Amino acid sequence: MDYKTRTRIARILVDDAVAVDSDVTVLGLARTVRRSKGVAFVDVNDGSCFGNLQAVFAPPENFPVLEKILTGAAVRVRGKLVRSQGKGQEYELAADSIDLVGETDASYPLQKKRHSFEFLREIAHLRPRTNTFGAVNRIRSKLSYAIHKFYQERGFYYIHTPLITTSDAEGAGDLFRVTTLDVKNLPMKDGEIDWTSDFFNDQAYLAVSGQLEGEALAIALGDIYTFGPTFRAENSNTSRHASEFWMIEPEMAWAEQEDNWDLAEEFLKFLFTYALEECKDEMDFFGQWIDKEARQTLESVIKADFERISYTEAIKILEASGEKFEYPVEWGCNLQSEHERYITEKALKKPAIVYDYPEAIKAFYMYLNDDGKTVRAMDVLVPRVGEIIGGSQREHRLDVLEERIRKMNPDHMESYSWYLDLRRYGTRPHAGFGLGFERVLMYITGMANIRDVATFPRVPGWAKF
RNA sequence: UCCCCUGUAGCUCAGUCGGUAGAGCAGCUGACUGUUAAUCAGCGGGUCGCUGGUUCGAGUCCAGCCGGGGGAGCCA
Repeated sequence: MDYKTRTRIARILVDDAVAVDSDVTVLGLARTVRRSKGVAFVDVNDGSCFGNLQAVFAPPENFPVLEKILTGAAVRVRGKLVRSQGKGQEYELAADSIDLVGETDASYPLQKKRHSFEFLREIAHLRPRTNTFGAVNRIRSKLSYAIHKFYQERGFYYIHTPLITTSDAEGAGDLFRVTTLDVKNLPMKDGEIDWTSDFFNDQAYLAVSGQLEGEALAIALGDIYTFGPTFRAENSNTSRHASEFWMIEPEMAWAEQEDNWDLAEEFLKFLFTYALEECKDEMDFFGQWIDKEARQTLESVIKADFERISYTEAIKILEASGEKFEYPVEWGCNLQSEHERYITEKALKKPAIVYDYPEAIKAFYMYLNDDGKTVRAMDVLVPRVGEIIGGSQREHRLDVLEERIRKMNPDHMESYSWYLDLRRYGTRPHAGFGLGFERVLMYITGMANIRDVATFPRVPGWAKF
């Protein structure tokens, strides 16, 4: 059968690039089939866009295969593109022929009605065929492109950092172990597991961040970014956490924390603008079915100047708020979700960049301020999702960094020797941050659960498909 | 990991006071000249998450376990 002769439905419905009366062939899945005595309709979706193309069959008895076409069947339809005689669509296909390429049966789980997201998660291999998950996956693709576009246009290099690491103390959560040892028969030495006989002659893990390696490349290439998968073995059971997710980590050599703030703000605004302008159909869909305020939320962020406040100022706002928080507020404490939400949703009513956190609650690699009490960390908070970006200006002074490691991770001095080399040879101020891709997608689409913006989500207790 | 909610047909759900299982959709059969979650008539479809307990009798009450969801912590 010839599959090369084909018109993507997006060419017809989105680009409006196919002339009426053209002969077209579409390949796709039958979404619904409606038959009556004189006329039958098959809505075909080929995944190229949100919309279905309605194929019209008259009279149906000339197309006996229609009786075998159920929702979900793969079909090829050939016919003439015409203006629709019915209401509800501009074009339709006056069909000359239809081939049933891949049949389906009554057990096909997807029906012509709304399914719960919980049910669809159990059939993650079929859910991309639905309107919602088709839109999610298309917007995921388009925003991936937008990320590259943003950085490439600004002279950042896309670099790849390792997914396997032997460094277990990057300070960003629990790690998945990578091993080829027989777990039922572990090699022992002096009563301990002998890791030197493992594949890498050492204990190995899946990386929780590419930041440290990213710094090495930034110092060589100037400005870089990573965009790839990352892994956290935290037992986090929330709608915002996944065990495997994609992260964007830009790193700028020759940069201090103000540059970091500017980049973060510009980056988010670029992505939101891109979604609104380049993903119109998907955004209309999300606005109608998922989150009525999706578009408005993005527009307000694009227009807002992000409020830049120090941690100390944030604490003052919280203390003066009169709110009763479950976790009491005092200088030195971690900002809890409820605190972050109050700041961005109630006090400021716009995105906030909070910086200069107490050194005791942040990672060792962050630049120590002259006050000796705070580091140049930054969290970007947005209404509804909370923390969407975390980053910092890095500590580039060798002696200060050594002291910080000695104080916070004394057992790992040895494994950071290469990282200290970056300060030993040609050091300079540099800064960067991490943005969780799925969290951006949640924010843009209004989808409430990270399991529904990841294509095949991995969370504690679930790694199917 | 902690707190709360929840589990009934393929899907979405109802099931009152403890009295022996229901609807819509999907599927099948038929009707219908333009439908669009098509409509109309009919038919088939159940280990009520699992195990145990209370009771003459449990979908319903109790306990434990398992699954799912929401929130918290950790974070992106």
